[in-house]
Amino acid sequence: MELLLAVARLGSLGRAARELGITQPAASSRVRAMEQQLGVRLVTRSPSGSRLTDAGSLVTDWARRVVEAAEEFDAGARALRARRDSRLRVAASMTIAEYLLPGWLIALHGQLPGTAVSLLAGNSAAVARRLRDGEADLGFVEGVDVPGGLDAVTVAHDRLVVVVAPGHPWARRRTPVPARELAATPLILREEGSGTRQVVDAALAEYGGLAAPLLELSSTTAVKSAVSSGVGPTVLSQLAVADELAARRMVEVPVEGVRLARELRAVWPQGQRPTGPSRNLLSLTARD
Amino acid sequence: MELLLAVARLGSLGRAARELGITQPAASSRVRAMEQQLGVRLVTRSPSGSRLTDAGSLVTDWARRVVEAAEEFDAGARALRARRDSRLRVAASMTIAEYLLPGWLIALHGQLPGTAVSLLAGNSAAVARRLRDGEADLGFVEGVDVPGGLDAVTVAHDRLVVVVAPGHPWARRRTPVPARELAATPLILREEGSGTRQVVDAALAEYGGLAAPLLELSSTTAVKSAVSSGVGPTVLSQLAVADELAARRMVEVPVEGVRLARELRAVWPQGQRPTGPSRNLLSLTARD
DNA sequence: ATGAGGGCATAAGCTGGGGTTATGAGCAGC
DNA sequence: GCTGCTCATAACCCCAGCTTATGCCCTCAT
Repeated sequence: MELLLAVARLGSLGRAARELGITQPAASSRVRAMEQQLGVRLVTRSPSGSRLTDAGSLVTDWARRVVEAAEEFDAGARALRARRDSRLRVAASMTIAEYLLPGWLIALHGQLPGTAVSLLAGNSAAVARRLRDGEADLGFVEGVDVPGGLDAVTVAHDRLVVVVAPGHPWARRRTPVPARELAATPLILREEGSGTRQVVDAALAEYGGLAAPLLELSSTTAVKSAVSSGVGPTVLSQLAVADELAARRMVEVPVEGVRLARELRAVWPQGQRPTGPSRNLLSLTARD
Repeated sequence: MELLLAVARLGSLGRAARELGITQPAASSRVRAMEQQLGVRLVTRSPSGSRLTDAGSLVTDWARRVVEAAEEFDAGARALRARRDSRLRVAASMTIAEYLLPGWLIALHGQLPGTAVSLLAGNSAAVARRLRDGEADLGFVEGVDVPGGLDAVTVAHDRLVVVVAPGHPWARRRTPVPARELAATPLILREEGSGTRQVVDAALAEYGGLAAPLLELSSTTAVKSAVSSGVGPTVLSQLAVADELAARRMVEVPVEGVRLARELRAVWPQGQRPTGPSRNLLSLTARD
């Protein structure tokens, strides 16, 4: 797939091969193999180079999504690996580590290639402790308030959104669901202790908190698939459902009378303004 | 990665191995190899099964995104391959083929496993011709009007959105950009002939149409990367920038006084209501 | 308490996918 | 017409990753 992207970008099998560190015949045979599997010509070869066919650009676009996901995986993996002797030690809470950090690491690598970054993932308290103990240089936390002893800057606003399957009655609502009704409705939820669930519960406190859950599941994935199959509504981070919303596999339900938001913040020990690589990473993220 | 997901789901290396059609030692060694590369334990083994560690679930979450992208790739690829002798022949325009169809095909496969689906991608005119010639059973087109001789149902509304890099002045605007100002601003655009560009140009016709482009590029990817690096604003399908918006790598700019929307429609020859697999696919998509 | 069964690890051996080098043919442009 | 780029084909080679076979450990039911 990377090869396909490289061919699209460079306009020649040989050049693409060189970029990937393989030889031209290897590239040629890979592309041929893929064409054979698909039964479709992907590139038009000519003595002056190769261009994608229509089918080829469609396949390449699909491939691009895979490659991008793989690059994020890789960036994250590298950071997990580089435990010791890394120049930048980052501690991050789960949502950020999962959805945002890989992208930031890729961007950072663009600015400072060769900088070893290490990642520790944990909850906000753990992140704060690491920073205070000098075990991390920069932290990222999600939540309503900043842990004590740390300076912070907001890098993003994470909205929690109420989502349902497209067939669910709420999907057709034009008027927002009142907070009271949301509080009274049994939802599909993560198990007690999940950060998202706590935020929702707190936000709905004045309406009596969350109703008894319709279903309690142990992973975000499980929640999503239950929602998709129409079991009921849930509340999830906008980051977790962006894809589903874009493709209308799920529908966002507007809610009234409650702020389901939480700040995503970069944090560091009080007074110690980030310098060096921390500063670079921060400048990639701080945007508001 | 699939193995990791299977382990997470099934709670045992052996069971996961069986699901993937490999033997238990193979699974064991794969996981071990990955752990070695990352320098982190991913699963805690016990005589009663295996569970993911914290790092393991983080890695698994990253992996899930890769696997999902790969599954969409695969679904699309299979449809390209199954040219002849397929029970359902779909013709779709590019945006739909690229972003939505793979997901639909996966869902359809869930309902009707073993149904061979073939895909022809082209512009709206080509889709219409295929349907009229009986070369396709169901079509999907994007655009403002329905090609003649076809019945249609809207399956989604594709908003075109104005996006800029987070550092761009427009990213901080609180007030919408007036249509007149948008029309007067040089944008980064695809080359003449792109569907998106035509829609924008038409929508801004009453304000004199688009200004001379700031930059003309040949692929959506190229446009996106130019925007990200702050060159200027562009207009793209919401589907193309959902990820970037969610991660705030780009920012949507509200616009006033112009409807930048187009319908995504399923179409079929007039009077011939879809039946069989077409009907299944349609019911997966028709949602408004 | 004791066997049966499921879980995982280790070891040895084989296979083929995917690479390499070497070479040739076609076309563009100085 | 030569030079330099393109891509294709052929012959060879290697090792990553599988399988089979085995053993140990723990749990649970008899």
